[in-house]
Amino acid sequence: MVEGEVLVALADPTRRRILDVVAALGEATATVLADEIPVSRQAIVKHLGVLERAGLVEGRRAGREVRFVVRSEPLGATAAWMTRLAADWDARLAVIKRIAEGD
Amino acid sequence: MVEGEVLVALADPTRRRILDVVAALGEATATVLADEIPVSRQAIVKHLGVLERAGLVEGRRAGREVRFVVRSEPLGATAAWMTRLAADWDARLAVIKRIAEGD
DNA sequence: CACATCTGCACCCATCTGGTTGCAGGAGGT
DNA sequence: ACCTCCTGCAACCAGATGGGTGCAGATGTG
Repeated sequence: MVEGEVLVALADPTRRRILDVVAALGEATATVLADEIPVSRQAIVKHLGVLERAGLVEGRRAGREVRFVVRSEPLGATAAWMTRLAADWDARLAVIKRIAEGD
Repeated sequence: MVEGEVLVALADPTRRRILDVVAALGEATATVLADEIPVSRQAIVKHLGVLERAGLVEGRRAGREVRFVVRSEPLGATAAWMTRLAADWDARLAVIKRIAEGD
């Protein structure tokens, strides 16, 4: 399940903040993020690792630095999964309610 | 931020499994869930606490037992939030791409 | 070349968290 | 009243996790 990694990645506030900054700047290095967010560069690097494994971010090397860019596909896919799930729950609830009431 | 709690709640596999079972059965008690899922009842109770605080589940007392039902609203809201976020990222990326290419 | 930077690796640390067991307390059933 | 069954509380544990520091290595720049 790909959603799992995305959900775990998004569950952390610092990680969400990193995504916001990267999205806002278009691209950013760990070092830049580190002085935009009150956390050490190393912590940022670890978070970027999690985000990259979830596919939410992609790092491309440019000389001596690594520029990270945001990737929306996994986010959209997970959103779609959640929407389907919510619809599924509603459908089940509707069935149960109908049985309970009418018959 | 309400999404935070929902994301944290959904990040755990066991919790997702609990939601699945509750949704499938329509309603379920911690005890029932405990022998449907290979985990102690107490662990289930803790998870239900997290899920309830996130609004994904609601427990109603029925005599000596507590029946839990699934609630889709927070799920839908979070899905919507994610969809907006994905769209936002795409919009930003489009702008940056246009600047990089065009002029 | 020498220097400034940025990345990457290796530990270390405290807290969170998923999970367990054990026991007390209520609510039904006989 | 007695037994059963389910909930609720507390303590405890090991491993994951968010965060930090220090240092080596690589890449530009003066």
